[in-house]
Amino acid sequence: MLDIKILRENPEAAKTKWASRGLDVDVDALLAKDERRRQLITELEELQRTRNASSKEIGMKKKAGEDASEAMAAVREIGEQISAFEKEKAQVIEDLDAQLLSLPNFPHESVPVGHSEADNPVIRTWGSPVEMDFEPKPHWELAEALGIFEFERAAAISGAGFSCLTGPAARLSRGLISFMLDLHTSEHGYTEVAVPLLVNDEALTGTGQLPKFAEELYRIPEDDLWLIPTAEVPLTNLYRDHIFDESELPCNLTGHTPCFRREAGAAGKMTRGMNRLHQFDKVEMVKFVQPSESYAELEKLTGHAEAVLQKLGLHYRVITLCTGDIGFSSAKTYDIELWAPGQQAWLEVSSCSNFEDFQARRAKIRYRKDQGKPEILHTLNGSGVALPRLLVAIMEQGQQADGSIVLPEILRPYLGGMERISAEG
RNA sequence: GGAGAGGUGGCUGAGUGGUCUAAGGCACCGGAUUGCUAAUCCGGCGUAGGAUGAAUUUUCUACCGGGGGUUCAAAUCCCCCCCUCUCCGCCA
Repeated sequence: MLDIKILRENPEAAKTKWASRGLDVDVDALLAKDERRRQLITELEELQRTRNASSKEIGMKKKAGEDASEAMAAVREIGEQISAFEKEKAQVIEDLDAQLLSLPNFPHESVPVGHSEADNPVIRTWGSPVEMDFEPKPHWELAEALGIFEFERAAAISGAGFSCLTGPAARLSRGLISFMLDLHTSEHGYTEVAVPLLVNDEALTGTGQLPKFAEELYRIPEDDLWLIPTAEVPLTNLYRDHIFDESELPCNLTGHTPCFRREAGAAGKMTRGMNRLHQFDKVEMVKFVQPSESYAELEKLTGHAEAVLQKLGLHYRVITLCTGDIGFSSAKTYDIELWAPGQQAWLEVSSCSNFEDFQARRAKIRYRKDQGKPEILHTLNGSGVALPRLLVAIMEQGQQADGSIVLPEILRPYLGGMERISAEG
């Protein structure tokens, strides 16, 4: 949510920033509504002040045994006016909030202007494609030959878009989760947290998934709960309504959860294999930081996600999302993409974003400097990283001519010494 | 799921319709004092919003788990919901 004061001070700048995201916002209508809101507050408070004073007088008169029926009638009338004003005020605030909650964040000035993902610049590439003297296969062909995926069985119990890993693939997935969490906690300064997977409306509103993206979420109507689409939601909302002391920042959290996404708008993009699933595992990193530090922290956060891939020896690249492609809540986002040689495609495995105060204002996450007033802080998060596509890249980049897969050396302690996945077992 | 108890400021805790303008204590901040590592005294000390202003100004309003209601007036009375604790039931 944007601060209405910013709109008030510089409506033209706001229009320009939203326009860079391809959005035409009627800022003047918002400001008119805000003007009405403040007018109502002023009038309402004046009435309340009068009522408070009169009621106090009635109390004193009654105590003194005097007749107060005239004053009581007068105050009753004020009370009716107050009710009317309160009704209108509630309506205006509801309208205004609904509109403000549906408006995306402003892109940071360093974000390149563009219309679509085609305009996202690559800012660096790490490693190089593995030399192969054979035609690399996509992971689903490798998996079939190795007998380590059971997609048909997953479909039978849950439908399309669900995966089932068996034997070495399941072990590899579990080992990767442990490896990533260990790396973030022991070398990058994060605290591991195990969080709920079902959350309420308020949590999803805080991080920006609601009210706009309800159709992307799985919902449990009986209990008014939703399955989380990412650990960002519970991790960030852990500190909803919290005021940090300056000395507690930056606060870095990491956690592994399954993520549940309906992928409602992506029907045509449901490709084979594990590129896109309704349920997948992910290790997430979340940061609460002072506003002055948030862009430096974004670079660190991105580095922490990259460290995972570097230690695994995987070829990847980092791109900056342009103004037309950046997410709703984000002010700046780097995507990290792994090379999948069997598909000749780059697969997004991490999205690292600085939300500035957008989420923190919604979720009322603040910090206190010295003895001063609480101020809204900045939140960031990034995948560190998503499991299925990581698995895909390990398989496709590690594949051998005989169809076996050589696993990254650093994972071996997590895999009971397993060095490769082969048909012989 | 059933029965009972409870939810008040950073913490503790009083308050059962009208100076509640939420007591007291702890913690914290500022000052004073005593030379002894701490005590004493004085003052300050919540959040959000509106108006005002040169201002770290002045002032008003709201907030006692959340939402509704009764009343001239609600922390206080009534209704619904949420959460915590104890016991019972069920259960990995």
